[in-house]
Amino acid sequence: MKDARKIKDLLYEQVARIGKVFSSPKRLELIELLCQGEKTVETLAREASISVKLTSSHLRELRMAQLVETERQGKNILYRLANKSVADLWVQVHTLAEERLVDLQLALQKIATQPDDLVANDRESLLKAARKGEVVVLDVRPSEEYLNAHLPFARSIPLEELRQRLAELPKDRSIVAYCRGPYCLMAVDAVTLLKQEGYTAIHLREGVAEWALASSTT
Amino acid sequence: MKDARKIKDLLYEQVARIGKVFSSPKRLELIELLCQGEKTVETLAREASISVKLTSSHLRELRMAQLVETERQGKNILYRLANKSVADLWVQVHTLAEERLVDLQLALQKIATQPDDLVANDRESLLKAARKGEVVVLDVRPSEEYLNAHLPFARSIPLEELRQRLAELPKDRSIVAYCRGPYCLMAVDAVTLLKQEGYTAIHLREGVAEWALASSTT
DNA sequence: TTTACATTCTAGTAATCACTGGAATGATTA
DNA sequence: TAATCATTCCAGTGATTACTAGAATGTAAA
Repeated sequence: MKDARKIKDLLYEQVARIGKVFSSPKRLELIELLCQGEKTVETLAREASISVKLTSSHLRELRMAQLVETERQGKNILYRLANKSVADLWVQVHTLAEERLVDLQLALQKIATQPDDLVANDRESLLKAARKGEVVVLDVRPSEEYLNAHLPFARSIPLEELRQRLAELPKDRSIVAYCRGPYCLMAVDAVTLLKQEGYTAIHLREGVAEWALASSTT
Repeated sequence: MKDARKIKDLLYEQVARIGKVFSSPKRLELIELLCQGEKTVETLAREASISVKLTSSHLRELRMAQLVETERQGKNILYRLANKSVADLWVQVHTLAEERLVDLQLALQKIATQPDDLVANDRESLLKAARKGEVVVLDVRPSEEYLNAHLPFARSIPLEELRQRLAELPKDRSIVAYCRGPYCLMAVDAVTLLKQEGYTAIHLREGVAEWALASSTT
C-alpha cells in the first residue's frame, strides 16, 4: 500500500485541528475563562477585551473542534467546555510553556511582586492548614465562578468587593488568595491591597483547573 | 493599571507559542518520531516523507519553542525531545483529539481491520500475561528504537525482518504487536502478516510514549 | 412588535504559514 | 582536498489566519 502516507497525513491533520485551537492567544484566554464555568458570549467578550463578533468566531473554532458545548438559556447562549480533559489540556499546555519558555518565566516573575507564591507540592500542607483554620483561603473571582467550583475550604470575596469587606478577614492569620490561574491578575491585586491594609497575604498561583488536575494525578 | 491587558496578552502569547508547535500535522509527526528516541534530520525527513530542508525548518520551530535539543555526533546532528513532558503533551493532545473528533475516530476504526485493539485498562492484565509468558509482546519498530526504550517483556523483530524471522515466534500463544503509536501502521501490517501465517496476533495501539504516560499517572 | 442576544455573510486588510527551489555557508570526516 | 550532513538566505506561491466593519438573519423574552 502506498496510500499509507495519505492515511497518516489524514490522521495527523485531525490531531492538528486540536493543536490549532491552542495556537491563538485569545482562544487560550477564552478557554481559561471557560475553565471557571459556563459563560455567555457577552461575558467572555468583556473579560477577554475583544468584540462580541470576534469572540463568536473564536467560539466557533472551539465548537468545530468539539471542545465546547452550547446551551440556550433564554436570550443568552451559554458556552461551556465539553469535557474535563479540555481544562486539563489547557493546564498541561501552559505548564509546559512555563517549564520551557524563559520569556514566560521572566514575565511571570515580574507579576509576583514578592517571591511569595505557593508552589505545587505545598498543596497538601495548604489543605491541612486550611482545614484546621490556620490560614484563610480566599477566592477573589466573581461569585458565580466561586459557586461553580472552588478550592476546598475557600471563602468568596470578589476582588471588587474586597475593600468594603475587609472586616470579614482576620488579621492574625495568613490569607491565601487565588483567582483564575497564573495569568489572572486578580489575586495579585488582592494581595497588594491586603498587605497595604496590614494583613498577612500570600498569592496562590493555582486556580481551580490547575488544582483539579494536580489532585487527580496524585 | 490599564496595562493589565498588555501583560495578559503577553502571557497568553507565550503559551500560544507552544500551541503553535502542535498546530502543524508534519510537526506532530516529527514529535511522534522523536518520542521513539533521538534521530538525525535525514532520518526524520525520510520517515515523515518530507524534504530535509522542510524538516530542518520544522525542527527550527521546535527548537525555538525549546521543545527539542540538539547534539552534534560526527557529521550528523541528533535531535531529541527536551523533556518527558513534551512526549506527555503529545500523547495528551492526540488522546483528546481521539476523544472529541468523530472524523478521527472513524479514520482510526478503518485502520484496525478487526476490532482487536487492546484498550488502556488492559495494561495491567497484559503486563501480567507477558510476565508469565502467556503472550508474546512484539516490538516491530526499527531496532534502534527498541533499544532506546520498549515495553516491559517486549521482544524486538523489526517489521522489515518479520517475514524471515517468523520461526522465532510461537504458534501456541498470542502475539501482541505494537509500534510507535496509534498513527503508525507498522503493527497493523505485522498483525496482518502474522494472521496470514497462522499466528494468533493482536494489535496494541499504544506505543512507548502512551504507555509511559499511562504508567506514570496510575 | 420591539428589544436584546447571537450568529452569519460579505468584504477587506495585514500578517503569517507551509512548502518549494536555488544558491551559499559551515562543520565534520575521510 | 573532496564528500557528507545540515543550516541559512533569498525569493516566490498559495493558503490560511486574525481582526475589523457593515448588513442581514435568527431566536427568544417583554
